[in-house]
Amino acid sequence: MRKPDQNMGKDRVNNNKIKLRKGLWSPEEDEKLMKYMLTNGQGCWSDIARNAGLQRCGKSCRLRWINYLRPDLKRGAFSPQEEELIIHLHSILGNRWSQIAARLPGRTDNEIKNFWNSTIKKRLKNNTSTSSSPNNSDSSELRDHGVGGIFPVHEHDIMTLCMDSSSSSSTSMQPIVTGNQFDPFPLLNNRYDMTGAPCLFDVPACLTQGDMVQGFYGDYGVLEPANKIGLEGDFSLPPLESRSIEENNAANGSIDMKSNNNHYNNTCFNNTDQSFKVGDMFGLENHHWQGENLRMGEWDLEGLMDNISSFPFLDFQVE
DNA sequence: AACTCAGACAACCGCAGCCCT
DNA sequence: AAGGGCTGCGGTTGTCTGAGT
Repeated sequence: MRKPDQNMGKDRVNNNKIKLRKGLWSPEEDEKLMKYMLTNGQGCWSDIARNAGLQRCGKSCRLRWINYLRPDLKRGAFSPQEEELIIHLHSILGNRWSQIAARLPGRTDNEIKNFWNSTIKKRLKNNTSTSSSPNNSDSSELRDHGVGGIFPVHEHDIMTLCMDSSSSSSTSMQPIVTGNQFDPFPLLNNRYDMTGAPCLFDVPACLTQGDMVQGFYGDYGVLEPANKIGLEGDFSLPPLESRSIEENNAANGSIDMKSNNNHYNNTCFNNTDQSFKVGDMFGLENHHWQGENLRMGEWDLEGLMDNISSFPFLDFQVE
């Protein structure tokens, strides 16, 4: 694990203006942000940075929270199933990492992006260098191969993978609450080994583990204040889009941009002949889905149909 | 043990979109 | 309509780690 910046608290400029810190986050900063988020919930990030006593810009706090501190993050290596799903989603969505991440619970867009650029891209390149024409672009390579090219499609694997927090064999998404100490990363207690600082944060007394796990789920860890976290999980999943929301909106005029952008509505796919709930599809029958129905017309059907032969989620539609 | 280097990952930067005034 | 603030996203860079020599 990296050493955090040792200049913590030392960089204040002469004119009494606090110089915003950059670079790696220290355990102390993490703890401040975590504590603040747990007790106050998500709000204006610049306010959070200020009120939490952090010499960071709001943007940096947001990034840290989303990519590292969110308790619902699934840490550790990507499973083969996750790899398959990423490759497949990328073949449909392209570099829309946030949309891909929205379909891999516990994973962040940054994490997926890094994984793609460092691992999958290379693997695909090696694979295609022996089997395809050299002028294939990344996306065309992927479209050609899809999940079924480099990786065989195992529908069951992908179906069970989606929204299944237990799918990772190496990590657990669930934070551990011991007494009034909260460890968001139960398997990473030693990640501050270099400094010896433990990664345990005080938990507001009103929070139970169940509250936290359910309350933290949602769009990029959108967090309600502790006193607002209810018992119903707020699972969110945006509709698959192979073109922009604006284009979809222009095509049918039926998408609520605000709700789509800020709090992805939970989705029921209502085909004319067949309908199913995402919750059912992903085995989430125990959770409360409260989203609007999404009509098939709101999908980019052309784009989807172009890829549908390799899209296991929608096999039922073409058979 | 020391050095190099590639891989992995965390964080920053710039831009676009939205909202509010 | 214009401008500023904020958020979110994707691309890129910087830094640490571990394997290889």
